[in-house]
Amino acid sequence: MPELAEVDYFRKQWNPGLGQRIEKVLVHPKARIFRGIDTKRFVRALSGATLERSEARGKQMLFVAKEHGAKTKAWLGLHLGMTGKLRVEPPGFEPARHDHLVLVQSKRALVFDDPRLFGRVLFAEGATAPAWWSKLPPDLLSPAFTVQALADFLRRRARAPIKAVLLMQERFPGIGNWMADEILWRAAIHPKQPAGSLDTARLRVLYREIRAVCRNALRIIGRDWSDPPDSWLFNHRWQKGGTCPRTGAKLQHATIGGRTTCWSPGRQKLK
DNA sequence: TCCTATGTTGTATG
DNA sequence: ACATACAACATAGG
Repeated sequence: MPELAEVDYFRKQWNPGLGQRIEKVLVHPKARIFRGIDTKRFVRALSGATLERSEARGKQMLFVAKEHGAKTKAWLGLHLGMTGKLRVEPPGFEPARHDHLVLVQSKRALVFDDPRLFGRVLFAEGATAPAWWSKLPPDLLSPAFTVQALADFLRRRARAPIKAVLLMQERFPGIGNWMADEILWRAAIHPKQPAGSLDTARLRVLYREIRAVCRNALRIIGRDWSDPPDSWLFNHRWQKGGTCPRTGAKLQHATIGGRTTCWSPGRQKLK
């Protein structure tokens, strides 16, 4: 499910637990989401700590916890993969099969569930944020993401289809399959268009639409999981016989960059 | 039974 | 070393 805006929506689901102590940590220690981390140490570090704050960057989330009087903090990174979710349950809650991580507090339980297990937990202890957090690429809505940065990246990926390039998190953190299609549809660029073949004018349009889709998705989906309006491709792309909300043409589908891709044939042409 | 799924990563190839 | 393509991961639902 989760791309930029959905991730921020799920992050906020744990807001009621901020400023509150973690009494107990329940894990399915062998679940794939814990690959590469020491779950015993992880549980020990978070137990008794107070959840201070959270942030989202692209598809990655950070939760910071600190034990009263301690010098170091516990840094909890969460990635939702394809099917991860964050939710809140009552404190006596019994984890079910897919509830792999539960932070139990006195008044609620914060639950991370992920049936397909493509998600991931990251963890570190220390006084400052770990590299896996501080080295993340700049947010697409920040001043550090410039037309020049976009142009440079596309030039290095010149022969790859633009759809595949937009999915690369090292430059487009938070963009996923539906956002990439939405951006290219708005920018009137064919998803198979080689990334290095866009002229300056089309590059500027692409830049503008990347930012617009991020901003609008956060405003609509990120705020309260509202449905985007029917003027977006979003509400048509998965429908059988779906049509373009701008041209009325039947939408086309193909696998591009390894992912199911949807576009409006009259509007998005190879050039 | 077979196909699909809003994601990443390891590996092979050029 | 870098760019590109694709199978693999695990589960549920149509």
